[in-house]
Amino acid sequence: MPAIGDVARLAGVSKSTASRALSGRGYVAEETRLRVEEAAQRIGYIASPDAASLVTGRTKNVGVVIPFVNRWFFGEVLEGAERALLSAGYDLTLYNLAIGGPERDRVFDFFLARKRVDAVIAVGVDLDEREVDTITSRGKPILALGGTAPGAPRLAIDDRAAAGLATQHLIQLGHTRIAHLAGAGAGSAARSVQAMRTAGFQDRMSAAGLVPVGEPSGVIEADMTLPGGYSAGLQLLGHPGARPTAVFAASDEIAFGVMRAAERLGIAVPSALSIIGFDGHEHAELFGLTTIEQYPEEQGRLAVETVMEWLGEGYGEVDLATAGVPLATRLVVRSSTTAAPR
Amino acid sequence: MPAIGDVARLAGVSKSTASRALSGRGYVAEETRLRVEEAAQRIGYIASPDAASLVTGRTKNVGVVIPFVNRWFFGEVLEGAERALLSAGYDLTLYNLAIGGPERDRVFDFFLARKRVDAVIAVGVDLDEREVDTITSRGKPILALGGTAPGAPRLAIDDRAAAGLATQHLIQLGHTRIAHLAGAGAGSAARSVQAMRTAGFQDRMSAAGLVPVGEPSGVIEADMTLPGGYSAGLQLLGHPGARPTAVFAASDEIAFGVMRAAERLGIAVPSALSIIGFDGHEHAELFGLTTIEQYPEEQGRLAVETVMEWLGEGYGEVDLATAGVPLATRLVVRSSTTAAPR
DNA sequence: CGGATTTGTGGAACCGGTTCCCTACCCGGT
DNA sequence: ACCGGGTAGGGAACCGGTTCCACAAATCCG
Repeated sequence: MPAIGDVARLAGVSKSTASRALSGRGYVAEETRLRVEEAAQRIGYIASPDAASLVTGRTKNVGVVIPFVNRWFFGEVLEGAERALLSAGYDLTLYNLAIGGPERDRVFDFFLARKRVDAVIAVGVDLDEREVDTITSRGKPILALGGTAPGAPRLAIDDRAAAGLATQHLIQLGHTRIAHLAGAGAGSAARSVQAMRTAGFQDRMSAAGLVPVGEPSGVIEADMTLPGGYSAGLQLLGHPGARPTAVFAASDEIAFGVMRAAERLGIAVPSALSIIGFDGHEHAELFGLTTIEQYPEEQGRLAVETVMEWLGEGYGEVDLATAGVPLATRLVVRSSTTAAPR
Repeated sequence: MPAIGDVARLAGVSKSTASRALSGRGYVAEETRLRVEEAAQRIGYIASPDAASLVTGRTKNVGVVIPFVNRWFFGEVLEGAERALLSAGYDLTLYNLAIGGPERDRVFDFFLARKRVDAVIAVGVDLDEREVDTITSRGKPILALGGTAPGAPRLAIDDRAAAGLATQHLIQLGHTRIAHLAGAGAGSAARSVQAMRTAGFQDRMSAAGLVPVGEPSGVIEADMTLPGGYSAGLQLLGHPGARPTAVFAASDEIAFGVMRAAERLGIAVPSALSIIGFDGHEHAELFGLTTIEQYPEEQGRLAVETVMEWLGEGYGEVDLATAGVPLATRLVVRSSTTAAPR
């Protein structure tokens, strides 16, 4: 393994000049630079990132904390982030944070606190203050993409407004018997994504003077998956008497499950039941699912871009104001929703 | 940021003793160790992994190269690998390798060649010799999980046999008009997963004296996704005259697409069309899909375990023999396949 | 009881870069 | 002819650990 000293010797310069020539910092004569580069090339020199980050403090590596990789939304975010980091010359270290428990503490205390990342992007996770502090106290900025992180900049869609929009769509179609399938864990963090979507639903319902169909609370929890939506759907639609004419599902995956449940029960969609989802899943078009699109891959890209900006200059001076503008969402109407049956 | 010197001073010992106390290597009196640990605790000391790996050459980090994160199979592998690495105290650096192009070279030459990983796990990718060489020539072992990597140890199911098993299942049910929807790119690498599955299909077909339904070659390519299976399915099933009575799809996602296409065309499954998939997708049960299960999460775990073993002792002495035993698969019969209509 | 281990600790070199500081030259301006 | 600033490049310190070596004290063993 050739080191920079070998390159220097071969090129007939000092280590410092070789370093400057290869990194492009400081004054180096063009001719010298070429000579050094050629020497490096010749002996197959590859700089040790460890040595470099030991002295510079930068690792060219960003940690991404994510609760699932195999939910469509998160997978897209991850792909977007990965692509963006790659082209910025950064590595992406993945921390798959299962819901809670001791594993979670380990990620923060053992992995993230160690210095191998320049910044952390937390996707769809609700962090507590201690967790945020563990990261920031080591001088690493943290960005919350969706989810919440007290005291940290946040990038997110306006879940409450978007959920309101979805609900409004159903109301405008004349539905009055509407149910909401919330993602499980809606109650956990007060300002969590789940809680906000439910709140947006309730906003519009009460504004329209309607009372939700379903469990006492008017909200049914479902696992954020297709099977989760399926079993919640069976339960919701199983009693012919008290059946809603429209459902707002907190995710497209839940919505697909409900569609499947309706099919199983012989309930026609959309004529007997309108369904609207949330996410803009890649299968939504094929299944004709009306949904609120968000653009997770783009969100991942954007998160990286934001972090890169921080890492570029100021550093340490993280601009909390960036958190201002909510990310884009769009209502896309397809064939799973229609006017209420009379 | 306190360094180990600060800990040493506070504990009244030398740097070397502090290092030994904290890492547990070498002789340190129990009483001293406690004193050092307490000092470290008190000032919130966290070791710099950069400094450590600079001297030891180990990074406690494994690179995972994967072509997609948002295909079910790959997502599962990734989750399994991540969990296993986490509990081994290793980081996972993700390289999302889009099919080809300059991006791909960049991953190998720029990212993987640099020393920040102790080993590489390549999932479902076909590497060429140069790529394998870039990694191994730097002393890092590489493991191919599925996919191929000339000269590198490989961990994989027996795709050919498993595809044969799937085909056999259809033949035993009395089907004679059978089509195969292969994953796109089947022709690329001669010994690729796709090619092997197709070969397994053809093995059994010709052994039974049957000729496949479909394009001239008897094999139809589909994108390895639900929409891909859908459009291939529409095409395959669109001509009532030349319709197969059974389909072997190269992945469950394709199979779901075909189911959807059949539904659209009013073809009853399984009475008019039997469908078998491949993977053991988490939705297979809900949709009653007969399939060949493999266990991707387990595969990820296994890959990590193998690599950990290499990293444990010998190092550099990678045992090629490990590659021997194919991973587990299992035929799971559900309601999407039945006896051929007479 | 003396030599051979085993145990415990400190000093210093070292991993491989980056960067600070110092010197030297060249060039333009006065 | 002298001075100042821009350009080039060398020497050495430094980042923060780990490890080799030397040495001392404690322990063992016949």
